[in-house]
Amino acid sequence: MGRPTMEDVAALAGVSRALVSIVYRDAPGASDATRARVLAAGAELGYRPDHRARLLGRTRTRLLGVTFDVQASFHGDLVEALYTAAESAGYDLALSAVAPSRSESRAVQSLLDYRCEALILLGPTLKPSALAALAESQPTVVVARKVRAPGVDVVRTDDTTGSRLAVEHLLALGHTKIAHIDGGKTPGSPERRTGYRNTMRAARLTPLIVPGGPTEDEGARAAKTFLDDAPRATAVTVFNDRSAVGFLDIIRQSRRVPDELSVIGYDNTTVAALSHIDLTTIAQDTPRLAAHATTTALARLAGTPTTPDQTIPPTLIPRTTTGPPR
Amino acid sequence: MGRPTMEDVAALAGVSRALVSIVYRDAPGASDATRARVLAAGAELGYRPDHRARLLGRTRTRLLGVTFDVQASFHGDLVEALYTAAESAGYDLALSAVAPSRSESRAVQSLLDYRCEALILLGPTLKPSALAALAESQPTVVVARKVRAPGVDVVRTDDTTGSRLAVEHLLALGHTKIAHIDGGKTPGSPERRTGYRNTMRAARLTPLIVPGGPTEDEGARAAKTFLDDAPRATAVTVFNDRSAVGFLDIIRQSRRVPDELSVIGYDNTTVAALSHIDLTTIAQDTPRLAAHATTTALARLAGTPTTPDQTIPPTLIPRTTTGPPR
DNA sequence: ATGAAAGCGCTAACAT
DNA sequence: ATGTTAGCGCTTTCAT
Repeated sequence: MGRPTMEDVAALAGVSRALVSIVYRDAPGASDATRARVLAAGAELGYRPDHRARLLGRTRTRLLGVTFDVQASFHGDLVEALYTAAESAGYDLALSAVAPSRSESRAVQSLLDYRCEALILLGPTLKPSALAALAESQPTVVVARKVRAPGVDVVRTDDTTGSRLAVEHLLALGHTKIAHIDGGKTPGSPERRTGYRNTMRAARLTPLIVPGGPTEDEGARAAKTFLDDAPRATAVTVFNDRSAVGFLDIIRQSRRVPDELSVIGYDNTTVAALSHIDLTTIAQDTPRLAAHATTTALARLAGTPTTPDQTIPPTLIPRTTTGPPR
Repeated sequence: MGRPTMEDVAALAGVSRALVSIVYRDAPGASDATRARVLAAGAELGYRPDHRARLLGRTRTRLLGVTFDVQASFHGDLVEALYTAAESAGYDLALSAVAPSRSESRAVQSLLDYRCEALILLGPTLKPSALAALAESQPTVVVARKVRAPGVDVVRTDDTTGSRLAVEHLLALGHTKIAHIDGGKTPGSPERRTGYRNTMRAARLTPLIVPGGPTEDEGARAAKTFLDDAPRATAVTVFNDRSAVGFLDIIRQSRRVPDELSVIGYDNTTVAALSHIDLTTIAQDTPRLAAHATTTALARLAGTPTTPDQTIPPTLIPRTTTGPPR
């Protein structure tokens, strides 16, 4: 009845429970013969250690708590990468979803109840003060959002470099009239705007910034402004993929892409990869973001000093919306 | 040091641990005065019960294990709805993500290690035999996939009805020449095709099925076939939203939507709601799917008989890609 | 290398 | 209504 316990395995293998524990944690202190015998007994019974008991018995839970937005596909990528990063550090992940009907603080609270050793928050919207409060009780690392809060570490993509890569790609193709569709006051927007502007100036070209925003609608609206303000531009860098998709939808009515106009997005979302969109874009390095987040959390736990604001370079994903100017 | 335990709260409130336990589970057996005093003491210390210990102490974990695809936004909706459904039944959720680098069986295994009472698998790809094996040790309910496996309950959307709703919507608008872009051998495709065909026949109209598939590309390709095979059709029901988006991308080059052609998708994905797409579509009822999944799992736990294949009616989401024929 | 025994922080059955 | 006591299934000293 019920699942076999450590006791059952010990009995079958003819050893004490302690030994079974040693074997299953592969800790030192058991002969190879015993190890084999215990494992065989365990396998025969279909034994699997009870994770709850394991957590309770240990001083350290070796659990990393992660909150994520269940709708953001970028968070999906990060979660996947975090599993890998955590595992190689001997940690397990506790997932807690954030959704319209499930607030971030609830999600965090439930992680705390599991006694996670550290918190990794993906794109949190909590106020800096709330984040700082969390950081007082355990290491707290914020991923993909630029915030300054005492004791909180942040790991994010270097958006200034991302914009630079976009512009340099267009320069290399031979473009000189390059406009930027702005992201308004969306997080990341100032950095991306700066990267664009600096790179243009370094190339002794005149920056031209068209107001915009993060949604498809705002991209579509920006397309109309663009046609008025920068009719002679041969290329644009757009704040993000969503906006770029809206922009493309309108712009294609009067321009062939990429023959007459090159367009480059940002984020490398799923929609950018769709074959009928096939948008050149800038990708965030999720494996590195995840690895750094994990490393930072563990460093804090170990009492090692950390870099409170780490920035990871993104990469360019060339697709078919960019090409040489005609 | 460390977080306060039940012992600390008991000491501060001047009662025994058992009373504190009673109060925090709000179980009967404590006077209102005591209850208030304990709660006050707990609040002062910032006490929160240790979830691990709670799990271990209880005979029943009151934990529902959920596997989901971290990339599927539909799964995101379901997870959110499951939180709600589980909570109102006094259960908590344990989430385990499935991703390219994290197999479904791994995800399930980790859930089992937490001693979840039941498993809720979202769109699993495990073989029926594997599912049946799981169902032997605990209630196992499959959501959003039609499978037959002994002991496994499935909860899914009634796709035949979904297609019927789509066709009826078009009939109500006055269309009579309605084609269907097929989904090939994708799960759900036969049901949707049947729903279309039956509804057409019931209206004494001739069904016309154009081969297709679940991706944007296949939708785009189907658009070309459609123009050849059904040039006089005034409306189409497309297998799913992704395919519909590809279809629209091509069809708009020669037809105005909805003036010359009405298009209706299926799934109500995020992309369908995008304002520049604004696709009329069929939505799955995630709250009900979640509620039924939970209810079914709990019924199995209670030993109550269950309906092994439950089907939930979808609803029509009218947007701007459908309108009366000219 | 192996075993005995004391927790981990709760829940739950029982006694008062 | 309140307190006592024995687990839950592990981990972790500490002996042997």
